[in-house]
Amino acid sequence: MKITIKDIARLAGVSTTTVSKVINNKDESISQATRERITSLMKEYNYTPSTVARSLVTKKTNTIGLIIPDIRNPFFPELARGVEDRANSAGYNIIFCNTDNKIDKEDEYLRILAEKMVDGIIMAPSSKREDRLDKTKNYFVPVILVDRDIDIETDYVKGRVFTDNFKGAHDAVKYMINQGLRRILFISGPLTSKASIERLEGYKSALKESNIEYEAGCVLEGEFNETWGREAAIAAVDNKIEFDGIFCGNDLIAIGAVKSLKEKGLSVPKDISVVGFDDIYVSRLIEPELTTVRQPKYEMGFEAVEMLLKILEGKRVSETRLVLQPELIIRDSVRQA
Amino acid sequence: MKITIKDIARLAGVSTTTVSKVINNKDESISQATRERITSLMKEYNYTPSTVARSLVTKKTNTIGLIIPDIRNPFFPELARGVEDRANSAGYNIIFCNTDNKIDKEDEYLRILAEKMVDGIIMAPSSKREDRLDKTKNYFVPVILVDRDIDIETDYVKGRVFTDNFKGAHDAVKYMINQGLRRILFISGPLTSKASIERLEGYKSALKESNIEYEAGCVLEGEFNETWGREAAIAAVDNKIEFDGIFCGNDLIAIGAVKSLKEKGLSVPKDISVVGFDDIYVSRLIEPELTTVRQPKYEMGFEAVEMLLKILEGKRVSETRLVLQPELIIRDSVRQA
DNA sequence: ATGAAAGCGCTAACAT
DNA sequence: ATGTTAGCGCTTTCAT
Repeated sequence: MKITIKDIARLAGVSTTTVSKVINNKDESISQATRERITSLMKEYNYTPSTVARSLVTKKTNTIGLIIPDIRNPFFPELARGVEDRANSAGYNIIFCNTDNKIDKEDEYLRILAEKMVDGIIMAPSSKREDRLDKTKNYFVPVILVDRDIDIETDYVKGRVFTDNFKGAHDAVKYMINQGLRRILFISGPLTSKASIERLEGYKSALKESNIEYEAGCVLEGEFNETWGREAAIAAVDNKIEFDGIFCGNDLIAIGAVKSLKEKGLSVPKDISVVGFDDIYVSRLIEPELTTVRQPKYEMGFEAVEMLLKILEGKRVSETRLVLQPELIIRDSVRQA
Repeated sequence: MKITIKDIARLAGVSTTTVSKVINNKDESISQATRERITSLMKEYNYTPSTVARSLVTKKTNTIGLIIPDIRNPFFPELARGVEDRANSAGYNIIFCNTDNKIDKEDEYLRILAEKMVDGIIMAPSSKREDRLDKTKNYFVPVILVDRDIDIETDYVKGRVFTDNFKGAHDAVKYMINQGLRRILFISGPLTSKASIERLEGYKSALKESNIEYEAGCVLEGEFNETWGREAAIAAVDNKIEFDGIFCGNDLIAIGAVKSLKEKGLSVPKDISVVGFDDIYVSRLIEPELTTVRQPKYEMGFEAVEMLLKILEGKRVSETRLVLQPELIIRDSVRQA
C-alpha cells in the first residue's frame, strides 16, 4: 500500500491541509515544530505525493509533449535533448512521440496528449501538413512549432522556432563561389517543403549576387536521404553535366553524393566540392569531413520550450516566431582557393 | 471551459455511470439507443475524457518511463524507437529521460517517474551503478533493465534485456582470424563496464580457439568514443606495435581508429583491418564501410516493453533475462583472405 | 497557526 | 438497462 497525504497527516496529528502546505512550501503560516515533524515523517515513510491527484485539481501536469517524425533521423536527437534539458530544469517532463511524417499519427498524438493534459506541445510537423490547413481541432493545449514552418491557420499554435534557411543556403553558396567554384549544382530535397524552397532561394540569390546565371537544370529535386544524394550525383556525372561544386539540401544527401563521386573516381574536394546542410553528427566523421551549414538543433528545442514556458506563465504572447541563425561550418569538402 | 463527463451525462439525460460505461466499452448492458445518443454527443462536443482523473481511480497511467544516458549517443535513438513503437501499439506513452550517466539524475528520474505513477520503467543504467548496489528505494514501479547488465540487488528490477557481448566479440575476432589476421589489437572501452569485460572475454576465447597467444599488451583500455579510437590507434602505430587487425569496443572507437590510421598513411583494410561493435547508423556511411557486430537495438527496446507488458498484465514473472543475439555485419573494413 | 469541507473528473460496487 | 453513492489523493477557500 502506497502511503498518502492522509497517512502523513494522521501520523503527524494534523490535517491534510497542513501537510499539503508544507509539501508545496506554502509554509509561512506553519510553525517550525509542525513543519519539521511533517518533513521528517515524509522522509521516514518515503512519502512521495501523487502528481496525478495534484494535477486533477491544479490542471497542470508539468508534462510537455514532443512530436517529431522519427528520433532515428539524426536531426532529432539533438533537438529532443534541447527540449528535455530546458524542460527538466523547469520541472517538466517530456512525452515523446514519433509520427513517421504521417498526419494521422500526428493527429492521434495530438489527441492523446490533450487527454493526458500535457501543459504544452512542441511539434516538428509533417511537411505534408500544409495540405490540410485548419483541420485540426483545438484541444486548448498551446503548441510551438519547430524546425518546419508550416502554414496552419489555427489559434492553438502559439509560436514557431526555426532556422533561417535562406541565409544558410546563401552563405554556403557564396562561400563556394568565393572559393572559385563556378558551376554549382543544387541537389535539393522535396521542393514541396518550405525549407527546400527557402534554401533554393538562398542558392539563387548567392548566384545572382556574383552574376552567375541561374540554370534550372542545375537543380535536382529528390528526397532528404543518402540514396537520393547518390543517385543525383551519379546522374549528374553520367549525363556529363559540367560542374565543380554541389550544394546539397541536407547532410545525408551530401554524404551520398560524396560517396558516389568517389566511386566514380572523382576526388572531393579536388575535382568536386560538396557542401551539406544541418551539420548532423556524422558529417564530421566522413571523409573528407563535410563543410556544412549548421542548424542550431539543440538550441531550437531549447528555445521552443523557453517560449512555451513563457506562455504557460501567463504571458499571453501573440504568435511569435523565432528565427535562429545558421552557421557555416568550414571543414574539408570544399576546394580552397 | 473543458467539457466533462458530467456535461455529456446531463445533455444525454443519463447518469455519468452510463457515459463512463460507453467510454470504456463496457457496453453490454446499455441500450443501443442511449449508446448512440452518448456517442454522437461526445463527438459533437469534441469530448475527450481526462486520463488524469481516470488514472487517479484506476491507478494506471498508461505511461512508461524511459531512462537512458543520452539520446544523442547514436546507440539510443533506435532503442528508444523500439520502446515507443511497442508501447504505442499497446496504448502506452513514453516519458523520456536523459541522465548523462549520472547516478544522481537517474535517482531523481526514478523518483519523479514514481510520482507521476508511470506503470513501469525501461532503464539503461549508468555503468557506475555497480558501485551503489541496493541503495535505490523501491517505488513499487517495475523496472526492466536494457543494454547494460548491472548487478542491482533490489526486487523492483523485474527483468533484463541485453545482447550477448561475449558471442558478438567472439564471432568478430574469429572472423578476423579466418581472414588471415594474426596480430589483433583490442581497443576496448572502460573495463569497468560489464559489456567491455564480456567483449574482452569473447576476444580472448576466439584467440584461444585458434591457438593464438593472448597478450595483455594487445588490449588498450579507454573510453567508448572516437577520440579514444584515434589516440589508441596512433599510439599503437607510433609505438611500433606490430598488428594487422583491430577489434574495437564499439563503432565510435572503430571510426576514430580508421581515421587516424588513414592519416598515418595506412590503408584500411589493405594494411590494417578494423571491426567495430554496435552497428550504429554511421558505420555504413564511413569509408571503408565498417564491418561490425550488430546489436539489435530496436529489438532490445521493443522486447523490453514486451516483457514489461507481460508483467503489467499480472503475469508475475520472477526475474527474467532475455539475451538477444548479435550479428556479424560484414562490410569492407576487413581484408579478405 | 491550523482545520473543515468541497471538489477536481472519473470509475466501480452495488442497487434498482 | 440505468442510477446512487462513495472515493481515488490531492488543493484551496474560508473559518476559527
